[in-house]
Amino acid sequence: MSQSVERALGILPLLAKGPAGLGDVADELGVHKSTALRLLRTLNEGGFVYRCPDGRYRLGARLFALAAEAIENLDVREVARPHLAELNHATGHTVHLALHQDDEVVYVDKVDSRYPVRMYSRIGRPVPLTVAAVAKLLLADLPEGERRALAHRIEYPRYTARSTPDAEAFLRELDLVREQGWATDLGGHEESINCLGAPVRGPGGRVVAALSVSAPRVVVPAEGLLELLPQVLRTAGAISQDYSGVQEKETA
Amino acid sequence: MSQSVERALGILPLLAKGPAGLGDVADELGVHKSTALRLLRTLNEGGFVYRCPDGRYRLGARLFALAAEAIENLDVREVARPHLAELNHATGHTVHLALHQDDEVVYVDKVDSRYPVRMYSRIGRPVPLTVAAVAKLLLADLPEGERRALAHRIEYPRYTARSTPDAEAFLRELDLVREQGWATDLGGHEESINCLGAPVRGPGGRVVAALSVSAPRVVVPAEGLLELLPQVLRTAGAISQDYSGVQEKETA
DNA sequence: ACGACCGTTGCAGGCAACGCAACACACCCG
DNA sequence: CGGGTGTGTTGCGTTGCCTGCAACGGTCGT
Repeated sequence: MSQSVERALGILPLLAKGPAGLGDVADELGVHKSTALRLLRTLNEGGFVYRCPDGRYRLGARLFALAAEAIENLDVREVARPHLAELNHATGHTVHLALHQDDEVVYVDKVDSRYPVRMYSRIGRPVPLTVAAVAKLLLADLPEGERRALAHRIEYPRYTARSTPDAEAFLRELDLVREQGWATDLGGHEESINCLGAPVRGPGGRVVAALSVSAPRVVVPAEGLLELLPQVLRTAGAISQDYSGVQEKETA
Repeated sequence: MSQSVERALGILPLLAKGPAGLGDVADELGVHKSTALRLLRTLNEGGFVYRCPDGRYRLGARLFALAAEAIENLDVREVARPHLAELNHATGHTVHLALHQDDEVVYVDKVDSRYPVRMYSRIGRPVPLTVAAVAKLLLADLPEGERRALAHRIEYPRYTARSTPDAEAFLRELDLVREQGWATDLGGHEESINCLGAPVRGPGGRVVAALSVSAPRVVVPAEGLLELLPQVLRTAGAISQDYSGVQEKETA
């Protein structure tokens, strides 16, 4: 829609991969060096990119600040926080909270396991759509048409032998998840890790977020994890109730 | 430098504060609605802005993904990680790692306290420049001219009675910090919280990062925290050594 | 049913952003 | 020591992108 803005935004993913010089950026964008320079300057003035002492460019502090600020303003998160902590306290496992936006599902909060062996994840990181329990929960609640379209649009990487293989299998899985009201990921992303998740519902009954507990097989076998189901469902229900109740925090 | 990009970037901080409608954005930017619409559209196509079902705009998933990716690529962080964890394990307190960019200092990593009362902070969040121990450490190492300029450019909010009051006091404090090789924040940001920090030095001897231990007064009094100084210095030294040694991770 | 409000869509003019080319600078190698 | 190659930077003319306007089509309330 807007050429210069489009180009400027295209620079950011480039720099996210690592620092780059002016020439690299210009080549990658397919524009003249002077153009790239002007774009980088504007980004720099805004604090979105940072100029290394050696002249190369990196992503700037502003980006982190923005992401941090926005994440704090995601209201579900605040409501959920204490419940997640309690679930973590009761089970000892890693607890995640995730939201759905566009074609991505992202973790917006996390309480780490007490056990030494932890799952690798990070707030803000996109979740593997086709296998993660939280992703299934969020996508299962989409209206029929959108769900089908999305299922056929996305890719199905084979992380492990238990990963969801294709769109058909994924849609069947989503139907199951929607019906039973909870979801699992039994070694679908990493062979040795199991997850169990439940949906958080908003005022209209729609799924607005999802939470999950994750544990390595070496700590708890799959059957053991499933025994936590009542507890997980109870937590999700409690958050839903809290969230539906107080609807403050609207922009004035 | 580049008008449209500048305006587009200006939208992001607006949305970070909370969701906003098209009209709000246009007013705030001082442009026509149609202009704002086009900018928002480009941001949306890039995934930086997300359209709520109710038509309002929020920051998008892409931004979080970028921030997460960039933070992981900050090489000091990887080197420091195990040392921070060890320091946390030994002391039980919250440990932070911070970097300096432009006029900001940001936390790039954190290991939470084992105690129930935790300090409020978040990765990516800008640090109060005038009081935080890590900020003093990073700014104290700037070349004389830059340091003076910055000291006079920034503001001096009175968070508490112990906050640094003005540029003169701040510069004196920085001299002291540089000389002694460590820094404190004794209730300068929040009355009840004390911090103790030390610098991480790169190959050239310049300060490239800073770490700190933070504890509420109710858990450990200031004197008790200061007893940890040898341990904190040792940790910072170890990270410096590791970091100076292996200088890999350069972009090919 | 009506009005008020918000988001959206062509259109035409003006200026901002583009590419070009020349410059400044550091570095390497003969 | 000097030419050559690789940076990043600046000034300038032109074009085409972006802008603001005004009119249209929704969706609420009342």
